[in-house]
Amino acid sequence: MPADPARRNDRARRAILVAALELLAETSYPELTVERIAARAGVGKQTIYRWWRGKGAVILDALVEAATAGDGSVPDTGDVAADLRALIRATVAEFADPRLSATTRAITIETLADETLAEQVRDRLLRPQLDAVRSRLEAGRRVGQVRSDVDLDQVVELLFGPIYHRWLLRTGPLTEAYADGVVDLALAAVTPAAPADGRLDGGR
Amino acid sequence: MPADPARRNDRARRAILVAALELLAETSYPELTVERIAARAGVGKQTIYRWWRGKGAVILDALVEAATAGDGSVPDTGDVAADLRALIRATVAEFADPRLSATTRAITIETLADETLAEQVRDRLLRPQLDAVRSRLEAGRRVGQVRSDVDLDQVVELLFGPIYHRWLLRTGPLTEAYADGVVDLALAAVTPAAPADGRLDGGR
DNA sequence: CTGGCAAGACGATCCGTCTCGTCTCGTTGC
DNA sequence: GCAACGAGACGAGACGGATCGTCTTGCCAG
Repeated sequence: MPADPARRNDRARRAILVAALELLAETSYPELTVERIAARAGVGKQTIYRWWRGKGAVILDALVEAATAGDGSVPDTGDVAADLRALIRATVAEFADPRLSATTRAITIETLADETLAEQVRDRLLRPQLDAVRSRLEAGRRVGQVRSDVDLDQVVELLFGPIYHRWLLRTGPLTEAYADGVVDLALAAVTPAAPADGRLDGGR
Repeated sequence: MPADPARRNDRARRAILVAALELLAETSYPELTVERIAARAGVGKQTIYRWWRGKGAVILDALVEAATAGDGSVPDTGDVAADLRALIRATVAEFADPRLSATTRAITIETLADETLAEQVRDRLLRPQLDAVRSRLEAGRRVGQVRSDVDLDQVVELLFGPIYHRWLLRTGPLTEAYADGVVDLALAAVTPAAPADGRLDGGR
């Protein structure tokens, strides 16, 4: 007896997603319950459980909906260094913003507790964003601004990893200067050996 | 009326920590409740609440106890590249191990939901480990194996960030080859320019 | 007239506090 | 020395409150 999506009330669906995001911004995460979402949305609890597995799935849908709104691709001015600097600055600013940070924190908690949800977060939310950065790096590689002997997925993680690390573990401030530092280090790792002959390190 | 630590029953304390770690390895995290810990440890719930703020604090203490057992310092063979390779391989192996990964996942969840606990995790669990790596990098800097114009804390994050990122978001496998890739990239970022004459890393 | 809807009752579970009666000790008076 | 005392931690579990996820009811739309 799976519910029939054709008969779904879109009004209720949107009200639920909006209510979830609102409550996420107003209250701490443990206080965000399915019952409160239902009450805020003016909806029966069953309407939530009929279409979602729990609050984690609701939040994921809300975030996906919000993320899909924008373009998603990384600007390309022809200068990888400048583009990455702008991108990472924006990313760090997002993590530093209490509002956005709260939603990220919430979905991360769910991710850690529910493997199935984690896969969906990865595929529907993260992959598109990370792939966009990867694409920008590929373009940079084609014009010789990025070494050709590195795994670009690892470079993407080299950029975002430290930021997640600092955000997650609160080991330091998330400032613009920090963002620039991350980019500088990453660029030092992937910029081709400019002088004379190539051949940097010993490789894998 | 804060409890008197002098009268504390160490037998109960250890039983609680052991029970917490055992349950953590056996069941999913939401199923790890204070009641179950108490039951498993053969202890009253109040004995837990008397000394800890909740299950998160219990897990933290258990992890700190386990971590404090070892030395904690990073070996120094004189070769930064080799030492980091061994260290990061071991770290990746830890994150790849389901048993250890489960405890890390649990404490991370608590960290995200409780700011106070997050600070304690950072100061009591993470800082010592990260500082040990930093110290090793400082030693490497003194012998010219690490650039002198980089923030070593950022270099530490450059090493661990990608690993956390991949573990947290499940974006790829945590293999030995991956560990080596992370080290290679980080080394490329922090190895001195080494102009003209030799002096590179080149592995052991 | 089928099926989603809002509303909310329901049993189960866990929370964190509280209340028992027991036990471990350090203190005290002899 | 050495019992009696008493403060406080202990095991056990009752308790009210909150949330979970399911189930029931009646309404409404297609």
